Amino acid sequence: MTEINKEGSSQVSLNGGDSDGAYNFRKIEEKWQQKWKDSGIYKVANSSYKPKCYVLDMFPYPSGAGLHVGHPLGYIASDIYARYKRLKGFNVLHPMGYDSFGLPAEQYALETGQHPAVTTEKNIETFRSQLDNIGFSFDWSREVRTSDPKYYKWTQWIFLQIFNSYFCNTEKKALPISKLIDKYATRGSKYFTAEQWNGYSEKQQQDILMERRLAFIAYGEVNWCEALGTVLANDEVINGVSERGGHPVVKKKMRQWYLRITSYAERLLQGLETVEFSDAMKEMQRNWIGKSEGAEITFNIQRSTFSLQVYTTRPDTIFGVDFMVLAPEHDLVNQITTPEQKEEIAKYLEYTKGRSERERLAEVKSITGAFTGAYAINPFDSREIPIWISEYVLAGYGTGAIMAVPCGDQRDFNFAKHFNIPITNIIGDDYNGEEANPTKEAVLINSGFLNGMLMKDAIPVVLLKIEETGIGKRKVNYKMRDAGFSRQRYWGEPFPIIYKDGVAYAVDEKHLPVELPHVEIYKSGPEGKGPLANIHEWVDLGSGAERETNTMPGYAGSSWYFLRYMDPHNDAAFADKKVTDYWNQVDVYIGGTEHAVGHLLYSRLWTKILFDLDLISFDEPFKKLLNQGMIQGSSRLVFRFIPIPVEPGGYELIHKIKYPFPFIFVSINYYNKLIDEMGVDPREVLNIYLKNFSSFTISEEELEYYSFEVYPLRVDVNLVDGVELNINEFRKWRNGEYANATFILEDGKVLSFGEDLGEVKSKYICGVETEKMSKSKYNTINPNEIINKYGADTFRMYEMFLGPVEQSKPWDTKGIEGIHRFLKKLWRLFYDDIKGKIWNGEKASDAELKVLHKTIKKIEEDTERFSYNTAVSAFMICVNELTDLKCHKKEILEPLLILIAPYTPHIAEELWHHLKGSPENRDSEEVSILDASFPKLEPKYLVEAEKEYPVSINAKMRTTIKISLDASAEEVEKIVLQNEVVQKWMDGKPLKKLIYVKNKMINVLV
RNA sequence: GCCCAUGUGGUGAAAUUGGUAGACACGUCAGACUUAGGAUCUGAUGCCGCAAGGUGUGGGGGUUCGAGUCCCUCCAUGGGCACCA
Repeated sequence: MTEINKEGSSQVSLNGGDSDGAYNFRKIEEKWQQKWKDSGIYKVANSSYKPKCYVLDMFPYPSGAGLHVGHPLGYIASDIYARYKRLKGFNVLHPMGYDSFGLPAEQYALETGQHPAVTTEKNIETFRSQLDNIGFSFDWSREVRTSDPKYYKWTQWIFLQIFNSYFCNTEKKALPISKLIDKYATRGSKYFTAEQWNGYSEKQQQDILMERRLAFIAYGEVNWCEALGTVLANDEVINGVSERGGHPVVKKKMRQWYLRITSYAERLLQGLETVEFSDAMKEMQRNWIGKSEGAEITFNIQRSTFSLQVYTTRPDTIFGVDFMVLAPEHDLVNQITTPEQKEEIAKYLEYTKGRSERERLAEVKSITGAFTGAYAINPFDSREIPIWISEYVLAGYGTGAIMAVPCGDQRDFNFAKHFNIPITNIIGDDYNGEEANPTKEAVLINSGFLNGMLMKDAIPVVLLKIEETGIGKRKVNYKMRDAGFSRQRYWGEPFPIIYKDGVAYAVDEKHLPVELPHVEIYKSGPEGKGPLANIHEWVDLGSGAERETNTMPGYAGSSWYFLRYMDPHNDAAFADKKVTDYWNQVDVYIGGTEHAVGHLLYSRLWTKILFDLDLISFDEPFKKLLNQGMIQGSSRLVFRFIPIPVEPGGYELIHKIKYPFPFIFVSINYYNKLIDEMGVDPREVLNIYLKNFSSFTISEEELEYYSFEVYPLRVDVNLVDGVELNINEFRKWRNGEYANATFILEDGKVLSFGEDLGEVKSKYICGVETEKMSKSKYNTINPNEIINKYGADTFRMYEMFLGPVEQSKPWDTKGIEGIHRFLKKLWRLFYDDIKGKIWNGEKASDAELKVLHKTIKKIEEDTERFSYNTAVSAFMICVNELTDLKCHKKEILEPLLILIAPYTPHIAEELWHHLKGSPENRDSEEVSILDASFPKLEPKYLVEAEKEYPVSINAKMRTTIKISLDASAEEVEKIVLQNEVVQKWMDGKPLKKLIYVKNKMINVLV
């Protein structure tokens, strides 16, 4: 690693330390970051004669672990784009903030007693200082924090708009609930007349309205853990027990808030057509919404007035229905079960209840079910169909009942086989009796009026018949459920809701925000309520009025933050409509795929609702979405010999093994070589090395008790150079836990306690594993470390050079030297180590202009399509070529600096001012490079007169020939056929055909 | 099981429209300058081969004058969803 002096410039790159000629990145970066801050150059106005561009990052949750090198990948990408657009003459909004409500802070408070507000503030400070180091162009005057009362006042306000709206099924949009009330009062509804409505009590009316509100109350199941006294998120529950502590978790019904996102299913689906998201992202959202088209069919039940509705996507298989299956929770179960089957059904219900209480033990899924004794009648051929119940049918999807077609559906088939239900074959030879065949291509048999039809052709025929005869109707179904919108937690937005006589009422707008009260204790309230329920004086408002004690979930604040950035200090509205009209949609949104269905769907929903209520003028928030890949950590492993008892079950042998067993680490390749190539027993290997210990010897006899394993141990990546362990640092690690360790090196040499690597040429080589970057895996890299060594510009450019932004990749610092070298090389176009200033005002040659304009073209194209890794390579090519041309001309260098400024703003700004000011006065207040204009491409410099064509003979590349681009096809043919190499490979055979694609290639066929 | 994405040198990768595969870097090797080099510069570097040449983008097949790119099929890796009717 390069030694760096205190000023942060590379020690050797300069002549006499801090002379004029040095690329002193630390000094430059500090200077410009301060100047940019002082001048407020990143402040952006809400109006301009320039076109607008809104470039947004997904704001971070300020975790205690701070920023690691994975975070900035997306931020750098967006920063480059924002700076580029600014140079291109746009008024660019590029804000940043914090998603500062959330579970980890509350968890931390539970453990340490520190208030989330305090730890959050502290974490934000750390994040901010780390972000500042990288030199982003954020307009910090627009910072938002979701946990700030000034912010969540408007989260609550928007919630109330949602609460006070309903989805009009005719207009397919949200309307104020007052319109619905008017309608009920004047015209009534399907279910009641206006007179009836007006006669209802307040509570009756409110209950009816709750059925239509877009934010509504219902009773939903949560994961309740009695031992922890709290509600757990799904991912905190593993195999029916809590992740922490392993306590049992049961389902518990609780009053919950929901957002009626299902009403928007179709619009959320349609909206995907209008935005630029990746196909993968759109597909994920489509899967989540889960639209399917089919039919809802009514089956009458024999000897009963009840009927059964099923939903199917395959009405063509109606003649193959051999049984029906209801979800155990289905309403009809009790009503249709025959007396003889009552006991069996009751037993099965008992069983499923027990199952649902424990989070189902997923993997082994046995076939279970019970017969109700009742029969349904097939509406087409009047066959009697037994009705079963089984847990594989879910109450929440479709109608909670299915028609089972065993020859076409594997689950139905398994069920039929298991319970010996006869199977009807409706697809002839396409069914083999061994397994179901879900084809749509088979010809139907045993299917009444559908006989002889191809299944896929039969679908519209049977649908028509179903509708004609009134036994059912076409139906579009969505998998998506309404979104749970309340949490039994403390660190979130309180609901602006007050209950009177059990009816939920909105808090008056003028009392917003409902501030989160301070608490000292973060434990859950009684009966699984949130911690807020403990604060009686806050909850109880007297005369039967009580506050809602739930808080909003993490995604509440993040569902609309992009709007607040536009007008962050507005006290009168969440954002002024004139301002949201100006900034409009986010032009580019950059963030990780992990938010594919959560955050992105919810913010799309909120945007659509606000649009419907005429509060904003666009109904999709993000015009273009760019998913950055994950930066994985690269963990380093050392391998420790550990003793294990020789015989299985010989537990007492463990006591005969000497403890503490010394730390012996073996270099991985050497170990593998011993085992693989030489077939050595690891015990023998250890036996050899143990003899080197003076402090720890084992007799031959004792050794009998030992067997050995090599056990991997993660070591802090910062103690490893590439894969070579820094043994001295490692010995100091963790307060010297491994100070006495012995190392068996790559060549088999032993390095014992206290010995220095010194003259020994060998190394200790670590194993490598790529996994998630995480503190507990000792593989996090703090950007500050890289920036201290190489500077922010190098760091920024290196992250972009790693590969395509969208691609996940492991972090690796090898290669960063190349970027640093490049920046020094760029600097040397302006300053020579010995001669000092070498840039000049001479007139540029055509060759130099060609290099410049080639680069302009490439950078412009690549930046527009976010292909930053290739853009970086274009810069390298440009600097290499200018170096070869010995070009130090301002006419070339000045535009080049503008091109590179979005990528490496500090060095660009510094050199820009050198060019602009006189050498004696280089800090003069010239206009910043941030406000320069992007150089204009002059295609005339790129015009080529001739092209070196690749020439193939029989499709095999043999040579290249330079030919003028003006040459006619005949001339080309003549030139090619006269070429010696071509003649050699033609070998006297006659020309069959010559393929000539202008400006591409030539292929000679013989 | 279903859906999506990705497979290219020792490594990160490039090839934007079907047209010279491996740009640009890292690493490695050789050399220059130097008291020194972990600075800088020059050259080499897919694989096999002394060379001529052959071969090569996960495997197999196809379309085409021409395939990393298009089609079929199989395999591997990563991600998402999962008794979804």
